[in-house]
Amino acid sequence: MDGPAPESYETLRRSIASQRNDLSKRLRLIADYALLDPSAFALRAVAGLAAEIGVAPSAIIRFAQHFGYSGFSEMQNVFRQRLEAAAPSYRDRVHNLEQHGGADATDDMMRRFIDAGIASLKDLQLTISPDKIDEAAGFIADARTVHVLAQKRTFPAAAYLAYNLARLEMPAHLFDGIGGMLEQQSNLMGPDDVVVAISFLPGAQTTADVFSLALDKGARTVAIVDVPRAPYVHADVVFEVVEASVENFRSLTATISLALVLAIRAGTFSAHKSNPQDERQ
Amino acid sequence: MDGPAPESYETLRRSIASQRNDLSKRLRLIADYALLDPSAFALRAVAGLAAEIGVAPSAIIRFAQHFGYSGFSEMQNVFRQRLEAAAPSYRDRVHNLEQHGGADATDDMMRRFIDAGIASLKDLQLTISPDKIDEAAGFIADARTVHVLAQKRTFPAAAYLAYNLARLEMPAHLFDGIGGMLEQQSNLMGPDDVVVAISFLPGAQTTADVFSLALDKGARTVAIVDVPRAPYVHADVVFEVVEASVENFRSLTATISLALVLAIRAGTFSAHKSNPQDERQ
DNA sequence: GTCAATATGGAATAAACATTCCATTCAGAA
DNA sequence: TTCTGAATGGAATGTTTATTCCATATTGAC
Repeated sequence: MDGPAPESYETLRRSIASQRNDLSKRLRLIADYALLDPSAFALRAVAGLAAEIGVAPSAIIRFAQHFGYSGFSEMQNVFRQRLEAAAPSYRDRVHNLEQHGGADATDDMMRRFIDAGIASLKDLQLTISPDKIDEAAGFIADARTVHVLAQKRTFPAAAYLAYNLARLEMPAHLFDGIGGMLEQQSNLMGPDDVVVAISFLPGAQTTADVFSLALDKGARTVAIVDVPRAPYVHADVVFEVVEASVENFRSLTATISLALVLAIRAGTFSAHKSNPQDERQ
Repeated sequence: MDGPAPESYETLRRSIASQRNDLSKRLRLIADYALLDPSAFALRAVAGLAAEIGVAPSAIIRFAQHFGYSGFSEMQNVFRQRLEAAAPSYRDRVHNLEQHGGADATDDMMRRFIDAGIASLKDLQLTISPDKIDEAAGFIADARTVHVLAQKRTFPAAAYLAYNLARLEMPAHLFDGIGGMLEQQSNLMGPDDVVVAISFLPGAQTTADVFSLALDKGARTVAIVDVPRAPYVHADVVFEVVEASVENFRSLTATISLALVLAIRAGTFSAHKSNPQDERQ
């Protein structure tokens, strides 16, 4: 029973289920197993599956061909789709935006950047845990001073965080390193302070140096990174943010939004602290 | 740096993250990709991964061996574990997300900011005309110097624009007004320059003052505002951007995205100008 | 029970793939 | 600069894995 081979997992699954009763004995064994444990079909090899199910390897190829595929490998790709969907891969979520890179009309580019920004925001919602935000916001609310630390492409996000903290009357200090004052500025950090660092690859060395210093001095530390790496992995709270990129320009929307939420949550906690009779609403 | 090879995905990930900085150049490329897109490591073959990352196939084997595995295949099994673990719960996870919407305060707030950001981006796409972007980008590409001007809440967007212009090798100058140097900085503006101002209500007076000066000096002017008003309405190009706000905190996502598109378009025009025989690809 | 059509297992083959090895390049020390 | 050891790319090799093919077994019709 041929016809075009199903291209999506759901279609394939329906097809297997509906034909099951018409299959030969061996093929039916295989069908049942495919419905029962699709992950095995996605990840294991023909020989292994055959042994598990108790059929000959060739039976598995016949099974795939029965549903219109050229062989097992082709069918396996459909099973793998399902796994990729379950653990969404960066390539799927974000990289695709870079695919048709040739078009360079302005409106097309704008559309792609906007899509990239939206993808980043949605990903932020899926991957960032509110508990972590609360933890970091708690540190910030209790801090004597909040030092915000970033260079180059992430600097705008740091400026935004510092601005909003200041607006909420929290003692924020933006490390700008202007005039080679970085070392003096570093000396301001103490154990009652919180240091928030934002660093995306390829990170600036000075950001890493100052952050390491903060760790040594026993300050509370919060890191926002794209890829976890030393010294940021040693922070008290580490946020991993995936920003979509188009033609090697990375968006900042997710990072900016995270900074804003952090500031506001910290502001809330801080207000509760100074007015203890306030209740959460 | 050997030792026993990690047997769980989480252990492996931590191990890669912490050793990342000590790896050689190629191995570090691979490490970043593994952290960014673990699904690819679970499903793809050595040759395909190598091509994607831009390294030799043997480098991937070396990467696996560096972390204590006998070869790539053994490491790949660890990445596959993660997919198997993620697959069954996928349906539940999506369901849960849709179910208890207003779970706790932080979660709810994050959702609202993300929705606000997405709304701003969609609005940007609807309201900003590509022709205006091209016009502004043309000015920027032709300028001797680009002065970027903003204060307070819009300053991060200005920093972002200046950073990206500089990255594209365009002469960008960020007005920071540090040390009361604003007046001296203002004198840098001339008729061959472009001034880009970003101002949202309630605008800073200094931004308006410097912008007026730019108009007087005959510089090309570009304004990004939320509400059109003097002196910005007299700019050569005026963009009106609507940022959604939540509880009086305005998002910056649309402005940031607009800044990025402006920079890249200007970069494109500038590149075409300096290499006239270049064709668009 | 015999025959024909179909299903099946397993060996043989082909393809894809991982791994090793070595010549060359690169980066750092003297 | 020259030297030395590490890093790298790419071709050669070996292994795993998919697929084909055919001899044999099974099923169902008569």
